[in-house]
Amino acid sequence: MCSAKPPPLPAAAPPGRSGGRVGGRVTLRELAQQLGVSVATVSNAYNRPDQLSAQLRQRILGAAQELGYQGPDPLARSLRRGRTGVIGVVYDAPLDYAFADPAAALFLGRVAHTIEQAGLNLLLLSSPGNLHPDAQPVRSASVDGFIVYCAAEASTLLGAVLERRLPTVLVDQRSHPAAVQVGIDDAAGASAAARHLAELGHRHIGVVSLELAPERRGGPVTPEREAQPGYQTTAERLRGYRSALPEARIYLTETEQNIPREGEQRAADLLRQHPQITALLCMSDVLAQGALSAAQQLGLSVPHDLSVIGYDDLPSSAALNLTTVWQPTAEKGDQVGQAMLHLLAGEAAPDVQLPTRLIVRGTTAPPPEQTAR
Amino acid sequence: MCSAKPPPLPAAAPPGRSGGRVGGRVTLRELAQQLGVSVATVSNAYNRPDQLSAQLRQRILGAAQELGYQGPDPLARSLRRGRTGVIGVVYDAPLDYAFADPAAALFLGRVAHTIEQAGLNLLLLSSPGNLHPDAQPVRSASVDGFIVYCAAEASTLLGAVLERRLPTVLVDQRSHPAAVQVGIDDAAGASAAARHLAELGHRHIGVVSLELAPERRGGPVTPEREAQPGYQTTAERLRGYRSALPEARIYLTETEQNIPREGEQRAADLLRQHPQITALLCMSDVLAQGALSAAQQLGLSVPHDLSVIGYDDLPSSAALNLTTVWQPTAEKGDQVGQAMLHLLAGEAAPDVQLPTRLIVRGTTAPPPEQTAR
DNA sequence: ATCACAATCTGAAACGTTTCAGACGCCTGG
DNA sequence: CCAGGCGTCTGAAACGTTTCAGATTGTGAT
Repeated sequence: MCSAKPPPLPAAAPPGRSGGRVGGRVTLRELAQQLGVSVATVSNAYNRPDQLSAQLRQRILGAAQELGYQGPDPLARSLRRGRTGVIGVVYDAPLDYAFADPAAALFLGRVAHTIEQAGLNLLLLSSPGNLHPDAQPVRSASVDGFIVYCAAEASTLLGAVLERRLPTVLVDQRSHPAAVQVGIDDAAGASAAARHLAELGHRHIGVVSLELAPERRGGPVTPEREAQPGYQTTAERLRGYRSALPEARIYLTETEQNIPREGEQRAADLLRQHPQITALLCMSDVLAQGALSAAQQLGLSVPHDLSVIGYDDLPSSAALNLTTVWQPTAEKGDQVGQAMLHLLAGEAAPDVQLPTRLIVRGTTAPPPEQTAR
Repeated sequence: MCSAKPPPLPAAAPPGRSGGRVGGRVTLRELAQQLGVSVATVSNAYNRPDQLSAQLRQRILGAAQELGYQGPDPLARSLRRGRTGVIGVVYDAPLDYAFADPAAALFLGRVAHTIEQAGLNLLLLSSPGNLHPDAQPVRSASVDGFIVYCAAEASTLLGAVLERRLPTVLVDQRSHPAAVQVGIDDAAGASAAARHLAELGHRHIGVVSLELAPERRGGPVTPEREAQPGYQTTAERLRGYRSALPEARIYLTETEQNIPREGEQRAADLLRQHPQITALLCMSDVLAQGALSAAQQLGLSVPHDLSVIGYDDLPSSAALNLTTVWQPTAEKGDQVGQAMLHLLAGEAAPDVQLPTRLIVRGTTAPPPEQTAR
């Protein structure tokens, strides 16, 4: 079934079956003993080459090679030094979801890229709440700091993170005295989008919302649910929409996941139930993409019969000619990384609020007639 | 610029400014001393509740709360216990690239999901080779095992990983005696795709390849480059293509990154330079997507003037009606996770080779005329 | 009353480093 | 000839746990 085993790679130093013990790891102390030098000196050979003669250093490194010593144990080193070189990224949803969202992927990629420069790495701490209701992973993670990407306000996760009292950066969240906040002007972007529709003459507007609160519930939204504190991003965008549409009638539906299929389904339901809707405000481009499918499926031509606006301005949205709200996703990642580096250096870092901008493309137009259809 | 700071969240236990020292962390030993019990007992209160009376345990936990003791330090615990609960994922390219590839994202999401069940987390160890030529991150990562996702055969990274002698799973790579290999039948899938084209009557076929080797180089491929060992996946797919097309003329071009824009550009170049080409074999759906754009841009109708086949069968490809080679990306992630769990449990895990399957959709058809156009 | 046994708690040895405060020679400048 | 300084190297104290092998009780069975 498998391809035959090829000859071993040029690979890694020979299995050191010469001197080294079979199973046990060689320790720094043993190496020192073998050589008849102090452990401090061996440690210095690795960490402070200027503290010993080049000659002795070579001898030590040589013997290490010989005995199969891999270099100082990272864990022990971290314990002693008091830092791990790892930043925890906490994410509220299952990781497969995180990776599936292009905006999240882009953002995380940039964060990783930034902190990588400083020799740090990212530890993914997703916590599908049901699996670890006590936020165990957050409590027991060996990290130097946390980046909280997408946790609801009341989340156990958020509480557990703050309890650790480590350098913490909150992304797209309410700002908090014990952490740095980096976000975008969600409400302003949403307002701009909604205003654009209002100016075009739309009066019956559907809103395809992201999750309002952690308990999954799709479909029409009750006022109680809208009022309850949940995801900051969703709440702000919704606020932005509403504030710019004092005159319009708003039809609000909630999706359970930020994926095209959800957007399609919810948008279709909404449009079927309220045929008077002439425009859709979607809280993400991913949802908007689904909404476009829904329109097609219902035989509505965009933008003639139906206007659609997204949020995020994903790279792929330009090709779709989607009118949307741009946000500096990549820069947000950079800023988060920078903020973390500052915190780790002991410096203060200010909260950051990045701008958003409406990008008008081809999916918006005046409603079909002056009166609702 | 920022929204005003809202009142603090319901949040985390009060800053414990009562008893606890200001800056310093409270240690287990201190807590024990305060209570007049031994450190062993405090440790047991956290790790083995059955080893002490419920009453004393409550007293300890209460005092911990009081003094602001966060629970056993994860680092010290890991050192003592000999395991960290972290699996390193090593990726050959910058992370923003990793996240940007939908197939990679899906795969990683599933890996994460699987190992999460066992209380493990993923540490992202991307290593743009130029930044850490010595694979420092791999050498100094505190992990219990490695998953190598996308490293070239001769990669320093791969060598460094194997040197650590930790449980290791190689993905889409040549199998190696010191590690478990999980992959797909790349060549078979590629053959099937190529055979499909041959049977349709295509004789001049363009191949839009993924990277052949780590040194980025786009465009036409020299035989030397094709011969040099590089990425297993690319090599296998290419082998599959060639083996099924003994009669056809193959025009090979290489992309520098697995993104649509690259696919578009390279495909357009190829088609302009060799107008006799009637079909394109793309090594990923992402590239195929770009190729479709290129065709449109050149005024070629698909599949009438040009056939296009992808690889991966991304979720989005069905909507594009793209003929492609399906691979069990999600299952691959599961298998990798499982293999790792087995290795960590001390059990052996066999190499795994998953099947691929050609999915014929609407982007393939016979070439325009019997003779090349 | 005695013995074995469970329940509860403790002392001390790891785990594998880093780093601080010297110690020891040797050289240089005065 | 001495003070001071530099270049090398070392001893020992952390770092904050877990865990093994008991010690000390109380309890029920014999």
